[in-house]
Amino acid sequence: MEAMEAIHIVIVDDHPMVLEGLRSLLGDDESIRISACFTNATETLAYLEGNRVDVILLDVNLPDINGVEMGKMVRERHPAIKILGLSTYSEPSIINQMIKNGAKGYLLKNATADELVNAITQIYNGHFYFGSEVQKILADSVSQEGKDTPKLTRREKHILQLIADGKTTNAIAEELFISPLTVETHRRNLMQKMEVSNAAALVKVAIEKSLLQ
Amino acid sequence: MEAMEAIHIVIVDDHPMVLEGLRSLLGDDESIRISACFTNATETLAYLEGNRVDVILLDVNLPDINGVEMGKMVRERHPAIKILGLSTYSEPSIINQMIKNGAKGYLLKNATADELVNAITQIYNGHFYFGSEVQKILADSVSQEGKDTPKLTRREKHILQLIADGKTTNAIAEELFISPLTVETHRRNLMQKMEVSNAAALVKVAIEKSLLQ
DNA sequence: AATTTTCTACTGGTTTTCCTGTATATTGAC
DNA sequence: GTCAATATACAGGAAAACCAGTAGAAAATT
Repeated sequence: MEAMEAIHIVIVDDHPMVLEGLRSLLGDDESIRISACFTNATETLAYLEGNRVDVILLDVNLPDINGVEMGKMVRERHPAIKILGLSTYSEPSIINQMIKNGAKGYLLKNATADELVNAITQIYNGHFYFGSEVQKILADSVSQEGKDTPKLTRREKHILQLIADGKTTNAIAEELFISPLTVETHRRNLMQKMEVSNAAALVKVAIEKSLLQ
Repeated sequence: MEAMEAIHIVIVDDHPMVLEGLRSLLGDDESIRISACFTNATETLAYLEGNRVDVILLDVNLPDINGVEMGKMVRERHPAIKILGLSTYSEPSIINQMIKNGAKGYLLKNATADELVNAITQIYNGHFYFGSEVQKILADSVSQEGKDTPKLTRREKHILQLIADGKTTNAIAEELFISPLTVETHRRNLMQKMEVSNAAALVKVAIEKSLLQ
């Protein structure tokens, strides 16, 4: 471990105090070298062109480009660079997106210094790393999603949206150039799938399961 | 400025990296002395009993007690201590609550070191301090709130909730021991106030304006 | 105490939704 | 090409929601 070359990392986060915190937390560790810090995506991408970088600590909330998009771009241009996602409060959907787009790990910002070093080392060596809380969040979301979020067809989602907009069956039928009777069938199927008995409740649970807006 | 005694501050935040960041950002400044750091409310309150503290940097998201509640408690027990609220992304309602409960200032976590020192000094001297972004958020929320969020009466809110639960007019009437005709009147008034023409749309806009859940 | 707001309730309608059951064309997956 | 899933469509009827206008009683505010 002594002779090992340091891992070159770049930190991207628009909060100066988090940046400073990471610098401080990682400062003691010999095996990690903070090459650069940025508060936006554009500058970071520019830096990546001409410098050695092993791992990026990437905040999800950036001022210019969405963290998820940023991750995708990094993976396309520099497949060798490992991405460690970072955020404060984490909706499962965002974490999932980050992973899909190539993030090798994910940490909440309440991570300790140990976790941080551990995560960086692990993903540098080609492994995945997810903080214990993140794992819990992902597990919950997986077990929930399958259970109580029924799959809606494209048409159903569309009609659901129109119902939520306050359109009547007839108005929807006109808009979609189909029979009102067809719209009613969809409506019925929607309520059956979502286990409710009228449009008001339908809209509520749809928003809860983030199928709307 | 040279002979001035340092301001004693305490930092409360459950993110170690933010804590470290604040330590680092404030470390250079002679006029501010970080007396202690905590990651939860309970320990902080205990510490306040026996130590001099001028200013508290208080995160809104704490593991044990809500930041707003925490602020209230601090003000009750130690009215002399100034509170500077801190958070990443800030809904206007939370900032408003913090101010109501006695916070003298509010900063987003993307504040710079300068802003930070400035804020602490200002509120220590009895002034208010709000970061420019916070001011913008508050201004927006004030100008918006009056405009498009109609005031609902207690009864209307209650019935709105029951409608969103999928209950019919008759069911609601039974539950509240009133005539179905009365419920219908409320229903109509709700739709009129929210400028929609059926219950589905009513539920959607109610959730959008966070009058539900 | 006076005034405004909110809650209550009604009449008499029209429109829309919801229920049950059935059935064919179309699309997508294998 | 076959099979399953999806989108389409209908009938007939019951239930619920929506519309327009009115108005007295109870609270809350001033």
